[in-house]
Amino acid sequence: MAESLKSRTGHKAATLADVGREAGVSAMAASAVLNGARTTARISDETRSRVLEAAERLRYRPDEAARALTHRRMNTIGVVATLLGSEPNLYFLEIFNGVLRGAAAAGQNTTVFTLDGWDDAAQRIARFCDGRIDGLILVAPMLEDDPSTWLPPHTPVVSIHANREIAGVANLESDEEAGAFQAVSRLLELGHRRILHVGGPMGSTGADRRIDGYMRAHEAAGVPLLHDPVVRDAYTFEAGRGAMESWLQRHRGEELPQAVFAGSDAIALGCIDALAARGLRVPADVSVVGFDDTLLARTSRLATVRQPLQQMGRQAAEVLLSRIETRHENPLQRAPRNVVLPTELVAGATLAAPRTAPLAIG
Amino acid sequence: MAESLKSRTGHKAATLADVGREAGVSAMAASAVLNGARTTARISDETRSRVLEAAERLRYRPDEAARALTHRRMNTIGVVATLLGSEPNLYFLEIFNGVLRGAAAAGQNTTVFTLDGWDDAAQRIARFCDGRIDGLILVAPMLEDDPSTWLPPHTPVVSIHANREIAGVANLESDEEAGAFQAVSRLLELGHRRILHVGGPMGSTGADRRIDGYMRAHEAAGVPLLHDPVVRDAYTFEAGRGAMESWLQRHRGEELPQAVFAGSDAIALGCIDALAARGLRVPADVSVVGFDDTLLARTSRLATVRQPLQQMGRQAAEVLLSRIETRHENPLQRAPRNVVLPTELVAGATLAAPRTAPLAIG
DNA sequence: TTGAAAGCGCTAACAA
DNA sequence: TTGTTAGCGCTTTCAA
Repeated sequence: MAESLKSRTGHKAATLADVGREAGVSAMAASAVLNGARTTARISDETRSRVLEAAERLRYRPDEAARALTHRRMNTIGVVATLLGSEPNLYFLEIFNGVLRGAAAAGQNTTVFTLDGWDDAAQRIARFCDGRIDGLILVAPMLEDDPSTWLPPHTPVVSIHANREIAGVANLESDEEAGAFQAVSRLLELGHRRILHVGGPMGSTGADRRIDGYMRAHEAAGVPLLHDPVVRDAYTFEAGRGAMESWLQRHRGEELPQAVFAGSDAIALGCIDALAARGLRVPADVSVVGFDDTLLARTSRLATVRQPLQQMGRQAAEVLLSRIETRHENPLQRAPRNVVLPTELVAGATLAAPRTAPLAIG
Repeated sequence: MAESLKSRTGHKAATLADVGREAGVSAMAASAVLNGARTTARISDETRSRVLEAAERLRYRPDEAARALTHRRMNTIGVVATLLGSEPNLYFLEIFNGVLRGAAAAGQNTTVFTLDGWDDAAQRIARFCDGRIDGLILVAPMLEDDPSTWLPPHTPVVSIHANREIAGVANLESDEEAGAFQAVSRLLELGHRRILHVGGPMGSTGADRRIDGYMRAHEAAGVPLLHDPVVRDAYTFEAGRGAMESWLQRHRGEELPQAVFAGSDAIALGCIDALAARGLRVPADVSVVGFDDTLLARTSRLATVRQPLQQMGRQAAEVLLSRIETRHENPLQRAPRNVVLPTELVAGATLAAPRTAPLAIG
């Protein structure tokens, strides 16, 4: 073990020159043998086997930084996301999962840039991007100002759920309005008439669109909105619980909503928790529908609106990689492209017909 | 917008030489002004401001690959994990979250290497590591063979929950046996006598240790084990559901277990789902305790054993970074170090005293 | 205070 | 078939 430890901690890695010397040939011959599919040079079997042997003996590994420098290609894509608070963000995770798979399928690596908010994005991204990644995926549902001033120039970029249009950047999103419309329409079909929406934060276009769908479903069904129909806060469990509880307090003595349409799965579970704390049962007393179809929904049999997050991540990686391949061609060919993926309602165990006898808020 | 699009897609980024030329000074003067805290050279204010201005005008960004080549430092750490199936792995996510934070706090980036299994690890890791990352974190709860043959030499490595000892690698783990002991002891204190364990897969040291704790708690309390006390499968929701259901089928007509101690939170939720499908209530009919304290536990008020996963990730990054700093010093100073972090039982809503009247399995 | 030169490890083009 | 040369962009001597 001391032996093995030592071999793993020696100071210097072998270079191509070392391998060449060991094999008694030039560094470039070694390069051609070990890394070069690209070169036209033919190498004799004699030389080839000596190089291979020397490389093995020296445990040669190509230095990827050096290769990147000459190839102008790092074989790595970057993903930028905000990581707020200490709670893991499943929305991001699902997307990230897809990006990883898409990148891995093309033999590419993925590096992550996390931001505490978009304020320091300009500096941090700029400092870490150039030359280190070949392209960037922006998971940007909360992006406020135009990033085109600080995005690394000369770097292909694809965004997911961008909150705004970004010059020269392809965007992937899902049809959130339609998903919300579908979910709320289903609730209305089941007979619900008092449907509360506990949505995502101000400044999120996605949250706005879910509200739009919620409204449109009511209009289409000719059902008037509940009084004080929409409350908004962060996309988290805690925020959902807090929002639900304070809505109930605010409307004490009134009739209980028959259903809750939540802006995310985490919010939905928070709402369920707040209801349970008051002894209310889901779906017997109140139906609940979430949004996103993250792992959370699947492990709690939550009815939800599925966005194909993993697929979006994978597709973002694919679009990005194709842009990286063609980056030296005419920029006009890759004008902003906007891909909208479908959403769908996923049945769960939190959906039922409304109670026959309405409940009052205690 | 066409303007901005164009500026983001020009073919070549400005180099230091360009900046120097634009400012009428040498490239190295530009380097000293823009990147050099290291150099002793003094630059006149005149030159400095001209360089700064030129850099601004040309939107100069240092090429990190080139810097890495000269500095022998990429400012990036790698994280290796297996990503089995399509389901996101919250265990990994929590750790990863911590790693990201630890790395970000030190101004470092993180790149992810995912493997479909440890079989292709040797090749993939080797191909992607050298020169591209400064150190590696191995999240290796399922690692089977000795990786020291394929680990990149000259690269500092830290493992988390390594399934085996790895030469020259510091390992972080948590006291899983004690956590399991604590959880099962608590169930016994509550009066439970028939406690089933639905554990993690064969080949996982962590799963073994949880079983050890489960056994020891029974011994310490002088309570005999249930008949057919332990079933094992993957750490997932589906596996938990399946294992629970088939155990129940196998023991049809016998007395229902009073409690289930699960090998992970996902398994626990799967068990709850299988119980619910038979109309059994948690915790009224059966108590359930999970393991890990992932997001899943927190959003479902599952009683669980908390492992400080995020902290482990963060600490792994810190240990790794300190090893990277000292990598050129005497290797003996950084002999394998093993850090064991404490676990603790987290109360939830799935724990109660056993029923007074036992139930039979239907 | 500044510039010229050499080199990090690898590779593409050209000569031998 | 092989070796030489030059250069990717940046930094670090060392000399001016």
